Amino acid sequence: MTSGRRPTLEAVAARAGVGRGTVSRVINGSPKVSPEAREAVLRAIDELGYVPNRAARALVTRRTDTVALFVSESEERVFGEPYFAGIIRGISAGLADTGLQLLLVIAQSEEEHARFERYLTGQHVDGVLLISLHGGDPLPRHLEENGVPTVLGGKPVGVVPVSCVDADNRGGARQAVEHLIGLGRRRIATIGGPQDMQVGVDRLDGYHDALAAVGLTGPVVHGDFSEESGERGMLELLAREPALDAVFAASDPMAVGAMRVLKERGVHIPREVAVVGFDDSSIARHTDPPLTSVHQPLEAMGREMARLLVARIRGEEIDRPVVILDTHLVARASSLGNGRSGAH
Amino acid sequence: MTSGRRPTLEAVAARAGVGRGTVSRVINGSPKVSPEAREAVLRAIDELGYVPNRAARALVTRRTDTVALFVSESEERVFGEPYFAGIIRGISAGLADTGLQLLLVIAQSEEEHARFERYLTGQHVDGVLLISLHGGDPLPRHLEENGVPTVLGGKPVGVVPVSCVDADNRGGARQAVEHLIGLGRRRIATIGGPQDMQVGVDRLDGYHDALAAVGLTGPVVHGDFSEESGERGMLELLAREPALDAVFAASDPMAVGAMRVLKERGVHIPREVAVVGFDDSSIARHTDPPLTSVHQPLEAMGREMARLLVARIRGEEIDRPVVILDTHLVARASSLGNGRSGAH
DNA sequence: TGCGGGCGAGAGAGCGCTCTCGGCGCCCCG
DNA sequence: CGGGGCGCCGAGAGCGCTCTCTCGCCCGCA
Repeated sequence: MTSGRRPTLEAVAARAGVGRGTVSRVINGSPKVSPEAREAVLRAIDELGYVPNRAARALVTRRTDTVALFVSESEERVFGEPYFAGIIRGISAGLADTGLQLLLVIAQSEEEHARFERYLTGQHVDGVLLISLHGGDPLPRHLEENGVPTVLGGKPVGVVPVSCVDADNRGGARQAVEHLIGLGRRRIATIGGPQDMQVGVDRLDGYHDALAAVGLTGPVVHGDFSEESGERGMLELLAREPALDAVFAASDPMAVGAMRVLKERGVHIPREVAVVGFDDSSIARHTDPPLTSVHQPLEAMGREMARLLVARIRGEEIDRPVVILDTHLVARASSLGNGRSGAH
Repeated sequence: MTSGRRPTLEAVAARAGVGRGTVSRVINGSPKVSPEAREAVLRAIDELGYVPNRAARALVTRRTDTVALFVSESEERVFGEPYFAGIIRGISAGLADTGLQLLLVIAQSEEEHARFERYLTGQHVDGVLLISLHGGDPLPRHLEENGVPTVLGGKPVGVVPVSCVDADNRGGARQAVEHLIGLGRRRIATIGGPQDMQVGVDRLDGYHDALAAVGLTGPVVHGDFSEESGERGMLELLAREPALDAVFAASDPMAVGAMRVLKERGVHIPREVAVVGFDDSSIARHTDPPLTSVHQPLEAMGREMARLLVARIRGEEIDRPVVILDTHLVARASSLGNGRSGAH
């Protein structure tokens, strides 16, 4: 099988009885090739099992046909739950017929982060996708300054990004709280996410939006999206406002933590306190009772990120640099009556 | 920032007042460089912010310093749950200081599968990691025949692989069933996985091992690892053997499906029927009751895959081509008494 | 003082591709 | 029948690196 070395463009040219240039044109789909020549070249390629050498091509074109998905992993939560898998799958689908390869870069430490920053700015990839950025990370700015197109997954705090895809966190939170209001709840608390992350801010804003619309307010505590912080938050809320009748948690794990505390206290869910989470992670369907949660279109987000990046790499005009995709509420028994869980 | 073009080796050589060869030697850690020259080169590299061009290097060395993680995605389940994330994270960690980059290849269709096979055999990567292979997929054989080192995650059916990392599925299943036996259960059924996958076969073997050791047998049905198939399997088991007192499901989702059926029938878990799953996925902690399950060391498996592949790429002798990592049971309330859930 | 050995450095070739350019034929129009 | 274009093609250069080979220098030994 491995006949010494792989066939080169030269070998294909020789076999097809044409010059290298012609073979190159055929491969790159140039129209300036006669049908006969094209035919001969294609046959030769097929017979030899020729596959172009990417390195050689990259060397001269200064394009690598590779984009990196950069995940900063100091934050454990990223990898948990469907978030990561869903996004990746969308990205992969969005890249599928573009000829671009996906390089997965996971920076597990601070130095690795720095090392990869160097790597990414050093002509090794045509573009970068960033997810789960820490607040104020200068990486996207550095990349853009070095001419590397970058698309963010999730809005960064403060700065307006060149291009970014996010779920409608604010709208989703609003929906969640409106849902609770619609069920007759009036003392609605929230366990918010970290306020140094835009996603935490947005979900809290949505909560306030919905309450303000009907002239309500409610107690607010903050967690870090983890189950433990949900427990702590719930304890604090119960201490502060024993009469609350609903809790909106800015993440599913926090909602799970909150539910645990409520159950331990003998508080019935949803009769006494309704609970809503955010993310519609796989655990939401399996808690007791099943957790009402806000669903994000992860795969679509990934696909959209890929689409934006490809457009930018190709130098096309970007219509909207920031894309916000709709979220929707999945109502389950943790907020609905004791009965069947509905969906959508 | 982007001053026209990135500095080349030539530029570094000029600035350091040496020849290209010397710079190359410094970069590649050759000992045949005088301290002064090395010093000068390093300073020049630093001042210019030089980053070697991988494509140029790959062209001449015929190594790409890239390995691919190939995931065949016809099988939905791969991406779900922690399996994928855990493995990836281990692989990434195992690759971290090898200088190798990780290319993520997700084949979502049959043609993509074929296309990537061509790509991977075509000198674009130094090695390939394969997870979740379909029974009898010829890909690993083709890769090895083309001189591409390949490491499998999970044993393939039939053939003996060159190198492969797997969890001790058989031992884990045995532990699970022994656990049930130890709790006094005697009519232990199983919902097995698909028998065209080695993992399904192994878990079923482990089940039989444990029962045979105490002279028991039990009813067996088969599912496809999905929740629905777990429901179907449970219904069939109940019809066949109404008096059973324990079920070992070969996957967590199947266990969840089984528990749902039992609850609907008003069967108490674990008093009347104990349930054990496999994978210790995140849902296991959140079901009602929490699910006893067999834990696999996903991150260690990923790291081991990376280690094996790197060794093979470097041409080192492989001690054990097939690595089986231990699993352990995490006992929770679905098998233990009604009380607290233990661990480990 | 002369010479050989060894170590460090530089020049040159070439990896496989793309891209530019000049040329060769052919067609069309004058 | 001749000339100008146009369509297609091949030759050549060169992308940035590694690697080999040769050369020069310094040191030690006779």
